[in-house]
Amino acid sequence: MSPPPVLKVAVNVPLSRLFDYLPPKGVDPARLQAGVRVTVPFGRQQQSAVVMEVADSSELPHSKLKRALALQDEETLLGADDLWLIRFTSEYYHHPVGEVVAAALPTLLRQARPLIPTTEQVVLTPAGRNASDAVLSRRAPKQAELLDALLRRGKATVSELDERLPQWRRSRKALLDKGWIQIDEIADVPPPPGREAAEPGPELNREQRAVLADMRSHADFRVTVLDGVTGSGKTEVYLHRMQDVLAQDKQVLILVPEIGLTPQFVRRLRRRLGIEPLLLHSSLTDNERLNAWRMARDGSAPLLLGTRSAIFTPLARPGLIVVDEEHDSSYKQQEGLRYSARDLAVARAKQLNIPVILGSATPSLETLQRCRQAAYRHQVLSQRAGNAAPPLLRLVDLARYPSNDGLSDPLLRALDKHLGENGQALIFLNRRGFAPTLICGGCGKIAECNRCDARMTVHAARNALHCHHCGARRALDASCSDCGSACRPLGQGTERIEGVLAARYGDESVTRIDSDSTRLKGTMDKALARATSGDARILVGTQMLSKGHHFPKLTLVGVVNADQGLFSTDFRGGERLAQSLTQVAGRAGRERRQGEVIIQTAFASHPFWNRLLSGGYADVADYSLAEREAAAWPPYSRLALIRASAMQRDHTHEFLNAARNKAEQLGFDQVRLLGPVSAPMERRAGRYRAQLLLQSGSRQALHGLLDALVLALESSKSGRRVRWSVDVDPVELF
DNA sequence: AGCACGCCGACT
DNA sequence: GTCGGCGTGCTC
Repeated sequence: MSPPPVLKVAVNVPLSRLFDYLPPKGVDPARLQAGVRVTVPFGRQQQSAVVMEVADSSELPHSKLKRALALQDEETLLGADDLWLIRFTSEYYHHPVGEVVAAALPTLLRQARPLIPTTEQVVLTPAGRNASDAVLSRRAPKQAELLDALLRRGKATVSELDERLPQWRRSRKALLDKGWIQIDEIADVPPPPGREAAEPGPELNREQRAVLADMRSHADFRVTVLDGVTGSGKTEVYLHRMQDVLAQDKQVLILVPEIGLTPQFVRRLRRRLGIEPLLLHSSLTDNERLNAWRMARDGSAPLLLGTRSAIFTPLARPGLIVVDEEHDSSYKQQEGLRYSARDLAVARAKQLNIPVILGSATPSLETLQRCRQAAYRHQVLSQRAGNAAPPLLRLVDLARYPSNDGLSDPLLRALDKHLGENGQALIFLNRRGFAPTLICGGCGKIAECNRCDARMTVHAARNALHCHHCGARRALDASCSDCGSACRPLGQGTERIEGVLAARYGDESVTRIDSDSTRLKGTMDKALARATSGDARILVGTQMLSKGHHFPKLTLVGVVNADQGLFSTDFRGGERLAQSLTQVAGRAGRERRQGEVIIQTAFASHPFWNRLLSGGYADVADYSLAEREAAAWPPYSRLALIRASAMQRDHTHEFLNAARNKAEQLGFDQVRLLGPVSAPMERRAGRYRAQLLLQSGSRQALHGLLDALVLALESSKSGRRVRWSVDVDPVELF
């Protein structure tokens, strides 16, 4: 007899290795496959775990192996390609495989629940059907009511009853005891999305047709970068490509930065493809999420639209992956498993041998560099639909035109003009709140957060100070706690700008859209409706406004202060600033009228402006790439960051120094070690933060070092006192 | 992570 | 006396 197989299992613990188990008792070995879930004894507890591999033998002595307790699934939850993606993610990001599995599964599947959600159904028995409710109606009217409710269809689910007869549970036991009803477990599964007639779209222009033809010529893996200015019709090209793939009965997975911001896109997909896109995002309920995941996995949903985490969704018949706004930083998860959904999309498409489209008006430098290396196919869409003219960009030098309450005369004059001509304006400012600083008029003391190395932001409507880094709040004090003089807000936030504009143009004209003003459910939709219809003549908002929306009447964009990004310590500062300005500028003038963009800056002679104004994003990107190459920053080198935080400052440095020593011992001389250094904002939410940067021209060397280093750190003593994590390809350097 | 074990300080 | 603080070890 052959020895029993060994199950190599991923458990949801922060340990990078797999654990070996013997098969559960009495289970047919044919049912033991990679991708099923098992319940295993783990330490003193029980855990639900996923079988990653079924092996002939273990490296551990047989006596050390425990037996799995139960097999949870009849069929594999995760196929070979899904397991490949999990393994790849775990290895590339040096993150415990069990935690990657957890990220890839919906909560309910993580909790050992069945793949098909069930609900209870109350069914009338033959005895119940014949029961005379004349007797009941006098003695037990509530029971009679329930019987009546059931009589029509003979059955009802608990949620239906909850809705119709909220008190029905009180009569449940009595009727069960009489044998008049019974309770069945039934599958609780919504119908898969149906198909309806698709509406035709506008005719493609020559440029779009050429790009589409090129994509169609290549059905296998290829990365196409759709680099097109706002309004150039990128989406139309996606839609045609999606139609092709759907017509071949394959599935399309679309990733977007934030789903809340894309109702227009969802409607367009539905209309143009004739299929309801299945949404995958964080605000679904557990059951909704499980159902969406299941329908993707079994192929009953052809069209999936999701945020970052949707990249892990299994697909029965994958045909195409689209990453919209690929430059957007929300594709990078910023805690825990710090993966980039865009990069994983490319890896997954390669593994599946299907095409992937990366779309953006402002592609990331990483992506542009891959185009230069001819690893990605670069397709530029340069014409705006209907030959609309690109917006006119203009700088206002704040050294020449001082601003009053944040708005310079030239910007105010432009506002007067555009509003006078019945246009709509967007005032963009990446700062929530009333003012970023509260300063004492006497001694100059600035209100700071107690738990962070940061200033508190003034929120006038709440008469409070907020810390935007840890969420701390306290009452706004009118006078200084040190000297008793009056305090005053310094600088501008969206709330203050809104007030200034309302005073000048009337309350009715101004609508603010930022995460404060749209916190309540439904307020965002309302504000967007006012913005889209043009009822809101002036929009004031943050980054939130620059993503994905189309405001047909918008003719003027004013950027209140663009200077924060100009002298950023982060090497990505310039790229980010150019992206966010180009994106917000793209909102202006998409129909017949030419848009105007006014950017206020105190550093008008900074060379960045000349590049952006004369050459646009492409020129800034070229220049930035040359800079990166000279400095050997990404994409011309690879980075990884070891971050640590602790309640005591010394602990982080001790840990990172130990990590550095260990790394030096390992002797990878192609990897540079920088630090440890304290994070730019060292204290945040009461914790001290520091980091060690690893840089290398060689991916192999960097990953070789990380493999060994992470293994050593997992069992190091100093690692117990700190929270630490590895960030491969970090986008935020602090 | 989550749990147990073990060794020292301030309490009913 | 013992309750509980967290340092350490371990999970197939």
